[in-house]
Amino acid sequence: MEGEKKTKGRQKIEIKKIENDSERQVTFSKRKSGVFKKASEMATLCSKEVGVVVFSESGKPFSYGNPSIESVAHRFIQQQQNQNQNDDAHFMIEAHHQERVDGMSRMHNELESQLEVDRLRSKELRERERAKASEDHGGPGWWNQPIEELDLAGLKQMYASFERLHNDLFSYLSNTTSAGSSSSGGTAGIPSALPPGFGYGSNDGR
Amino acid sequence: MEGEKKTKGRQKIEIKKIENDSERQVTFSKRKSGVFKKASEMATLCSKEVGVVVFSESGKPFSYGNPSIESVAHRFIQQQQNQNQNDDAHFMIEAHHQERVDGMSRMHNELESQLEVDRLRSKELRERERAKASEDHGGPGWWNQPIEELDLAGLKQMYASFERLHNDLFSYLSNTTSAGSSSSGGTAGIPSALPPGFGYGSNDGR
DNA sequence: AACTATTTATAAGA
DNA sequence: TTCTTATAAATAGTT
Repeated sequence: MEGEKKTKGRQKIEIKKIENDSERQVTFSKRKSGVFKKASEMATLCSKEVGVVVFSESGKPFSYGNPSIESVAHRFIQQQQNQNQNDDAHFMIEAHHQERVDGMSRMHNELESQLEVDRLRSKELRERERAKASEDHGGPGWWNQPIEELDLAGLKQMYASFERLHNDLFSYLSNTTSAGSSSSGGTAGIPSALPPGFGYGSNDGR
Repeated sequence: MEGEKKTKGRQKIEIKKIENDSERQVTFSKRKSGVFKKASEMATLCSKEVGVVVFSESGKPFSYGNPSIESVAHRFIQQQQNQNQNDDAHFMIEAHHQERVDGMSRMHNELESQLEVDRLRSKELRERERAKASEDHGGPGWWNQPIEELDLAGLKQMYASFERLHNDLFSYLSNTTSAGSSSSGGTAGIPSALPPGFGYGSNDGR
């Protein structure tokens, strides 16, 4: 008879963990494809960098990335670490928190004479607080490691920060007359799980 | 008449870059939400680690992560690094077209001893190092070089500079900082116009 | 892996 | 940006 329906069709499901192993496995596979496809379409439609990573039950990573998952991941990591780009100088100072005192260097002189040190100084107060937090952290990360113990990962992180700092200082010096607007991307969402003192905004995915 | 339809409803579109700016912006926003939602559902349904990062036109990062974008990103990065630990060591050198190497600064020595530079240095690289050791000294400072051409020598110079900066600023700040104060003013900041030759997009307005 | 019946996402328009 | 609506697309349950 015509009324006979071959299947129940798509059923509404509650969004909660699927307990049945095989069923969950199937759903994971299907939806992984779906997410990757959506990400892919978005990258094409909007020409944006997009990266998706999911870990399977066994811990195997699956990823989609445009232009590549690595590029997106690294860019993101770098941005994370440079979230406080404007305060990078302080960040280095405080976070690294060395006790040595040296003489004035060329860089310093440049900063002092051209960088409106006063403004720098005022921001310092805030930075100092953040830095204090990272003292207690103790986790990995070049910002709270003695130079002697920096590993490769830390070096890379450090490089990223330096690069950013370089950019900022250079442009600042060569453009002292500007209407500061900056304020880097205040990411819509990034729960803070990184080093204390590097708080970011918080999001939820929705 | 009843036949009048209020809208055309969803129309099929070709998956290719949307040229119209505002339209692309709207689609980006809508689809970003869609992808995040899908990712979120998948994480819930399958209890997996999921991370999504997209960069907006302005370079602003948006992310969704379960349990957090950082955990997913770092886990992924770590896997990537473990996957090819050897190449990992070459990061900076490779990334910047290892042209020259030079021996200077304390940092270099530390790098050399701490980072098993020996392993990094291939025979050819070692030769160049000696051949150009002197030349590097008088060459252009790292701050004048395009990032693409920064090599280990440049990195060492850079590190030395930053270390001095670090020390100087720390010293300076130690003498001029008290405590207290706070502020919530916008990140008045260092403008980020890119310095010549430093092709590293960080700015973008918003 | 394929197949539907449905649910869900979303292009257009307001 | 948010809502509405018609339709395209994704997918739960089945084979």
